[in-house]
Amino acid sequence: MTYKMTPDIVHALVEWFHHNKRVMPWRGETDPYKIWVSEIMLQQTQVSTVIPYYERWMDAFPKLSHVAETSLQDILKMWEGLGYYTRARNLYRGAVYIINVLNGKFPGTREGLMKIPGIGPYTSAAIASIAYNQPYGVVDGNVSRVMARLYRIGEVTSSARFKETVTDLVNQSLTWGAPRWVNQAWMELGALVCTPRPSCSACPLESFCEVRQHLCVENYPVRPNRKKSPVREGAIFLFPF
DNA sequence: AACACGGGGGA
DNA sequence: TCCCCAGTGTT
Repeated sequence: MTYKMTPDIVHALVEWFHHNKRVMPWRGETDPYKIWVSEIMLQQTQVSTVIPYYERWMDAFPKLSHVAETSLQDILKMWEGLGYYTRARNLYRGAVYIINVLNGKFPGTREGLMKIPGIGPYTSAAIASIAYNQPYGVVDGNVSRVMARLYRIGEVTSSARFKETVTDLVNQSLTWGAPRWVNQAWMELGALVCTPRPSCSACPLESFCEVRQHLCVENYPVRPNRKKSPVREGAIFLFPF
């Protein structure tokens, strides 16, 4: 089964985005360093949580070279409370790599970006499209949810087939608008309207949405079975005195 | 394909 | 409690 994106859908999406996009400190930036930092911070982390961390980071390290000149300790201190601390270590390793090995020249291609530790399929597409306006579709949790519903994709979201299908749909959509903005528009729609508990009546794509027509929104996307929390046993001693 | 990795927000 | 969140690296 192959799915087809249409210009009507993209135009409706972009028009909605134009009027509803949120203000973010990195939005509108095209400096790849700033996009990089914002995207790493945003991995598995909500926008509202990231904003204060991003502001502090850019106050301390306005340029890539500042990161490379700092100690890992200071980097980790700046990251304290954000979680997924490997992200901070990789940010540091990547900065040193770009400064020392690439002579300070930020990678300009998706392949080059993928060589930086901590940058995978999502982040490389995000930097290439947002900083350079290159046509690589981003596939994150938001976009996956939107596409699964819009096209009623029955594959479980963790499968390779699902990711390929969604990547293809987003890539198609970039034909009808600026990649940097169309990508962000899909993510914004997922974050504001097509949320886990969606507001379908407020959605600009309602008339195009397969699951909306079939009244089965709650069954999509198809999530993998979540693993149960491990059971731990232990003892606590109280010392009376 | 399945997991570990973290802290926080919303229902 | 449970489900997620602008995912990536390892096994």
